[in-house]
Amino acid sequence: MTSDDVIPAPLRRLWRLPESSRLGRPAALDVDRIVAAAVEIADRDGLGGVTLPKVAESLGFTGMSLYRHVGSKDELLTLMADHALGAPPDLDTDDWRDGLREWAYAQRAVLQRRPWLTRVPTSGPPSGPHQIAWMEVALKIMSRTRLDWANKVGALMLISGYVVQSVRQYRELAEGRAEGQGQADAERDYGRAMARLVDPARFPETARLFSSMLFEAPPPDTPNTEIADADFSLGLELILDGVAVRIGP
Amino acid sequence: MTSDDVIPAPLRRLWRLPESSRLGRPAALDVDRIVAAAVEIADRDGLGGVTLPKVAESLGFTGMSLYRHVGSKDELLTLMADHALGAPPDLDTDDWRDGLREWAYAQRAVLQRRPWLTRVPTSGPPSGPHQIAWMEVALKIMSRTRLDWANKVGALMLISGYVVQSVRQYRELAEGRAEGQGQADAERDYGRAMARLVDPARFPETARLFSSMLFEAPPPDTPNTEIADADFSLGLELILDGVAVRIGP
DNA sequence: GGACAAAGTATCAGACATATACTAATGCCG
DNA sequence: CGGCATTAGTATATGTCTGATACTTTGTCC
Repeated sequence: MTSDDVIPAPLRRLWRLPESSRLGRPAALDVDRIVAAAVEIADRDGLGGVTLPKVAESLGFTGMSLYRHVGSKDELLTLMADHALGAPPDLDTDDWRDGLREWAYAQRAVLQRRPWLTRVPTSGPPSGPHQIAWMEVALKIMSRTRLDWANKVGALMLISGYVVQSVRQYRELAEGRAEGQGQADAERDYGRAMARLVDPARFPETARLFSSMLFEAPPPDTPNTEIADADFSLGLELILDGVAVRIGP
Repeated sequence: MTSDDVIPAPLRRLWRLPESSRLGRPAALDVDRIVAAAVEIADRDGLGGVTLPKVAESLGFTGMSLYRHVGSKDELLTLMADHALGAPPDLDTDDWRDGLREWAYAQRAVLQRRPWLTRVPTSGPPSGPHQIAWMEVALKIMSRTRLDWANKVGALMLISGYVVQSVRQYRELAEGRAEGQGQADAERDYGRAMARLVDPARFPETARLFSSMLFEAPPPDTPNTEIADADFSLGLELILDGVAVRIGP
């Protein structure tokens, strides 16, 4: 008789709280199967391929059937995001910096495997069980520091946002020049086009940036992933430096 | 006879490169008017209110007419984003830290005025004239530092991403409990619901976080904007600390 | 003045989210 | 053992959207 009643329906579904009644026709469908099917489609066809008719069809039902289990398409996306995120790794490190770094890399690995996750329109702060589980890991990593809650949450959201942004950016560049031989070439094409548009008189610094991108290309035998890793690491360590300043000795 | 030809059409439109030919029927419509009308609608009704038919109607044309000037709806969104961002402020500071801080706050002000900007699906790295102009300002601010390009761009993207994320988060929380007396209350509602769901046995740290959110509420006479400003400043200064480490003395 | 080329329009197809009203299946109570 | 309340899934329909295609209009240039 805990007052679960006050918990809104979308949250109840997100946390898979059991639906009380056992009356009426039993359900052949449930939230889990719907979400799993939707995620499978997203993995295959991207987020754009996920529509209620297609998800239902892949399960052998009509489009409307989903509305018995999922309030709306937006809610389905939220459910998918939490499901696809999955459980966090167990990170038991004494060193907060190593811990947060591993946490970030783990999150990055998930997003790289499911790029569509970076495009799910986030609605509100973390609220799904997996999101909370990841949050818990990060908070535990920081638990020995003297940071207050605001700083912990701030750091955590900052890292998380950075990971999403950087994975998305990388994917977009890579997809931009579709099949164009990976990211390095796409970056060159981008630089070339921009170098034509950016007038050095109006945008001196930016113009120098773009020409440096064209001329100071990395050695051609460097694998794309190494470039991306280096860029990612750069920003991440910058954030961690910032956290370190806050934590002190 | 510069080879503008190689610049793809979407970029030509984004930079308003003049269309060469003067043959045929003269255009009553142009990219600028379309984009301005679309932005006006977005300002009024949000991003969801922007559809090609509605934009065209507001100009007294049929929906299909827009396709003569804008390749697709996605492209229109890109055009809108750059237009709505507007020109950056002139920030002439010797101190890079003050400069970047002002830059971030200026960007935040723009996004707060047009929250839909935080939800435009970004496609690719900055490429519009206004985006480049903002970039130029940030690069100029950092020009006296000894940072290399990768670090400058990294810092700049990091700050920019942080601003977007934090404005969006704030707006979502505020809208979440619609008309519910602003952000502070919404945050309380969120905390209350989560406190019920987060099992202290499985998520000890997170549970403590949520209960602290409920009990350590800020003094009730604190204006919402002050809380938001404090949160924003926290993350921003953290990033700037990280940049400072990179720059050195 | 007439051919031409581009602008704007009309019509159309294919999807999609979602409301409403309907049919079907099941457990419970009598 | 039967029927009813209750819930699951379905059928149908509406309004909307993006974008394709083909047509009409309106200027310019020879």
